[in-house]
Amino acid sequence: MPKHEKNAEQHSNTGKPATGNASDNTVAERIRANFHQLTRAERQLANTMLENYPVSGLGSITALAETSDVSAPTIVRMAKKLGFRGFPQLQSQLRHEVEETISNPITRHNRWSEGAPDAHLINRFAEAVMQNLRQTLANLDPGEFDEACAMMGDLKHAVHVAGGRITGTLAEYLFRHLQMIRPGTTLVPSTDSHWPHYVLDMHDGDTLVLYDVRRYENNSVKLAEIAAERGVNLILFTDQWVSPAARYAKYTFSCRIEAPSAWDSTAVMQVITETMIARIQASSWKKAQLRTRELEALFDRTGLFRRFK
Amino acid sequence: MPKHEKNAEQHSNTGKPATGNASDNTVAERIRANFHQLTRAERQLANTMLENYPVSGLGSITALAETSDVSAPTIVRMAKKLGFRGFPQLQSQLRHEVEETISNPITRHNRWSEGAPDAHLINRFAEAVMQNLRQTLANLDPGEFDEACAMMGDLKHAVHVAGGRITGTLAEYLFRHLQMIRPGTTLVPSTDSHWPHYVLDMHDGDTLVLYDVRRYENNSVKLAEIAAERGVNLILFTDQWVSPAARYAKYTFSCRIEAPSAWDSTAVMQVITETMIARIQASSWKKAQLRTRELEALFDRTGLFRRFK
DNA sequence: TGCTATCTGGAAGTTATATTTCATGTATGA
DNA sequence: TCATACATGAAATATAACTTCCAGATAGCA
Repeated sequence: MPKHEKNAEQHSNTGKPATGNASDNTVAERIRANFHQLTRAERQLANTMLENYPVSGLGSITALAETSDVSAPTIVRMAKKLGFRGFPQLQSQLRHEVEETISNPITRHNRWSEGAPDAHLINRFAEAVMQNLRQTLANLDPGEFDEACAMMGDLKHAVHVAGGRITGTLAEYLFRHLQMIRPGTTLVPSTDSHWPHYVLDMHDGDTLVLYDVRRYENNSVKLAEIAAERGVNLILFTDQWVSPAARYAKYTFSCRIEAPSAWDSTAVMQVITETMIARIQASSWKKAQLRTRELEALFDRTGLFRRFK
Repeated sequence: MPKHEKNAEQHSNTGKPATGNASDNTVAERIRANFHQLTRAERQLANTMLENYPVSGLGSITALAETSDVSAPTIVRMAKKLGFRGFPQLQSQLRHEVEETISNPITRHNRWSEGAPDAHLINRFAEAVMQNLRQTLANLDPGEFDEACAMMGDLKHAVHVAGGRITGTLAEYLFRHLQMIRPGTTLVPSTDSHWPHYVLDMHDGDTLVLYDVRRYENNSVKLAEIAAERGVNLILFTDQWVSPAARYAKYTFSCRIEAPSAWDSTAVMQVITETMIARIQASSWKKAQLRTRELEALFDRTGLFRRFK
């Protein structure tokens, strides 16, 4: 959370902070409103600041003095005339404006569920998840994403999927979908101690997709290490603090998992996983489609599903 | 670009900036590119900087140190790792970026993943999930939500969790958490044909949480029907087209699942599930905490986890 | 378990920034 | 022309920023 800097509100003792220049006005507005009361050097400064607004004011007072060809004291005086306590406070206002201008629309407040107050857990949780998603994607390298997808879609090598105690369900989620898209997919069980047996079937060039979030599990890190030794390419899904398994990973995707809860939220991890599934399916379309058809035929014959409507 | 020599990672604090001539890269890009080589405190700092980028980096090094909860020296060290001469130079780069961004309206366009074009699947998928979440929450009755949570948290009755072929992983996700919060929780397996056996242990007043999305599974609907006959209260998670099992449900939560994919996205369903977990945990705090403690003690004794950090 | 290499923040040291002071400069009107 | 009032920047000062150094903490390893 960005610390909230106090708005420049105080009566400067220069006597006359111009009329009604409310403290929440932008610097530019304040300059324009008070322009006629500025002196020659101050106007020169004002013009420079407005010319390359607001960046010119974000540097040091010295730098601004040089570019606008006035002295530093002039800058301080003008800042005070505009109602700020000093130059740093003016700068802080400028930064605030930059934030307003650039800030991602997703960070803006949203009321998700109309029926519930903002403070209701539903809305707070949704807010957190969206924040997580935004931050995760801001960190994600699309190139690595594409490459990892290609690796998972490569039919020449097997894909192994593994997770931990909680993330095991995510691993299974990926596995179930991959299984529908391509052959040569295995799920390494997380709950029992048989996983070393699965390592026997991991070969040079294979891919291991591993999910590991805090508290990072010893099993998972070991698995990553052993797999790496066997020449297996590791794709790691972890949290923002990054599992130690990352040192063995070819691609690491760190997802935000914080939520207003005693437990972490792996929702974002699931979104990324789903996106990958979509990508892999799309790029291996023909083969995948055939496989899906076959699969559905099998389902129909086993009577596992009944079609409704 | 991917790091290929991850296995050879070590003594990273050689003075050399990791990437060759990074001088024209944005700070965010440099952070992302070097993230793997950053230490714990540096990653914490990096996360803060990306969180409110670029404004958080425009203030003083002291302010940044405070908001990111690391020391000023750490900031200097990271700046150097990223290839800058010091913090002021990094800042100057940030200001330059602000100038570029603000003066060039095209870059102001809202993007999720900066590096990827809007049309990239990552961004389209994220957009869809957000849309799904919005619509789902707009239709969700907070009252029903609260009541359903209360039912799941009621220790006087057992809770059974079941899902289908794909949603089975979600069911397991809920189950694993519930299990940590309260006793009397069972997972009805979806993959085999033993589920009728589990019905034997469902009693009047119990709760059944069922996940069922299209194509609605025969098994699931049958399970709902039989459970209802035995006086079990059904909480149903389904999609916007609503599973036929809804006719037996006390509470139905329909979640949007559409995505730019050949497969559906159950991400929103997971978010709702996680929110419920948070709610239940919070309202049965004392007992849950005790249980969690006990559980962790057990984990420690089995040596399943090693603590990192 | 202890050993080693690395990480980290406190505190001192160094440099830059922001502000105040004050002498000089400039405009205006008598 | 002078007197006055304000404007301005050089220099001094105060303040804060930035960097370096170092000892304790920590993680990984044998």
